[in-house]
Amino acid sequence: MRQPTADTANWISRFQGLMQLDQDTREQLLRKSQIISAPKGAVIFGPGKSPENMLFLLDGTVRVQQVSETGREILLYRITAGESCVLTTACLLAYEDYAAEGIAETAVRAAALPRAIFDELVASSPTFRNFVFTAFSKRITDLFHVIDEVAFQRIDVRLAQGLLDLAGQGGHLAVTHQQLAVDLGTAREVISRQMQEFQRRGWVRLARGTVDILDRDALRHLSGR
Amino acid sequence: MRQPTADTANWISRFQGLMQLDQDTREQLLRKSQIISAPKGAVIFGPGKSPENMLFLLDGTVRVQQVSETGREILLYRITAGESCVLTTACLLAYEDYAAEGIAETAVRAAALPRAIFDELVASSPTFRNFVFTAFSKRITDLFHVIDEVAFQRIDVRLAQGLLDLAGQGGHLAVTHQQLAVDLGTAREVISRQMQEFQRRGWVRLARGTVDILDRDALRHLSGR
DNA sequence: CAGGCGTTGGTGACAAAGTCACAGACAGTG
DNA sequence: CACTGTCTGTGACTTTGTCACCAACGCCTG
Repeated sequence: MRQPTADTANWISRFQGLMQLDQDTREQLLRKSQIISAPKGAVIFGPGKSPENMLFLLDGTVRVQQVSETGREILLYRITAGESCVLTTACLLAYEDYAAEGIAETAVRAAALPRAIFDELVASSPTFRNFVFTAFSKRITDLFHVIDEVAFQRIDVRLAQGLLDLAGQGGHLAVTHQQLAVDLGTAREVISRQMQEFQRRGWVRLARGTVDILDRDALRHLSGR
Repeated sequence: MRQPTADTANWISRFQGLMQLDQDTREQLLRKSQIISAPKGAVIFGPGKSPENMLFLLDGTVRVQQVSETGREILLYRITAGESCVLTTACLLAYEDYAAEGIAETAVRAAALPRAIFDELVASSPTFRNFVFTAFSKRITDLFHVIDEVAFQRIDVRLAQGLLDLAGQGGHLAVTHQQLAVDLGTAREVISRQMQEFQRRGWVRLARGTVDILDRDALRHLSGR
């Protein structure tokens, strides 16, 4: 278990790209931002609920997903502790009506920076500017990656990747087939069948609402990385 | 036919978001940028060829597409005259190794602004900053849209949309099935079969390397917009 | 504890889309 | 004309998505 409340007063040090900020900008950032919390499942932003703040995530993860007209969903990317929410912030500068939403996947804490201050800092600090564009960059390459996978990758490969991503170090997952299906933007039945195939091969053990990974190497091999 | 060389000296006026720039910034922009041209088919940027400039497209269109590991391709978005190339510029600030490439779909002319000046203007001009973030915003919502379509939309619907997009005002297209397939990120055979179906219904007339649209309304109806 | 209910997962039949291998048709060129 | 490369058509097959169910499980409540 990690310490969720460690060193809130100096949260900036958790962000790689912000370490080199000059003293002035650091103070601005600390003084003008506010620490907020949200419980698991909270909607951080979504259609009709635009974020008035740029968020720097301190603890937990936020899933950013899209709901299509047909009601189906797909995971666009996750924001994890130590990352920020630039993309969404910038998005909402112009187009209020897009269909993505951010949901707290765990309980989360974040530093919230009002949009006006964000703008000021982008203007005044080259380091902050660089941080922002780098964060953009990462998200956008992530999106490119998603497009590539959805368009061209086989579902078994993507599922193996997804399982490994979610598992992290541990070998036990508490997810339903439906949740996995949304992550990959496919149908629940497809996941169920693939999981059965994985189980048949002895790679995982299935139970209601959980998955145990038995053969990580096999999954990694299939996933191609 | 439009005038490709109209009013180069004051190209800024072609960009909606730049109209409100103050005199100082306009002069910077005009003085520090350079008008460049490229023939049809030229690779504007790509793996191992990062753009050192931000481009403001004056004439022509650039297609930005991704090449997957498996060699298949998909269109991410098009840049048309009056739009800029921010996303790519910013992307390459950080991640040099992404697999997208920009190709001149027609002969193009653009104003090229060195990255350093870009950075200066973002810092000094609120209007320019707004322009940049708005352009980002548009691209990103475009990408969201692509993901949604690839993941959830039927191929016949997407093909109808693609044909209408490409056709613009005219009813005659000079494209091969292969090109259409790349646009949608699918296989050539799939396009061929769908096109035959469209022809069978009397919506299009096919010939080697060309498509004539006969029933725009039918396509629009299928495409759902 | 029994009964009811929502959630989760399993199944079969079928439709849509992608893959593979190959053939024919066309346009340009020597 | 013959040759060549490009473009399109086709059939067989696999993979993925869709639809309509059903069964098992956990939980709540009377």
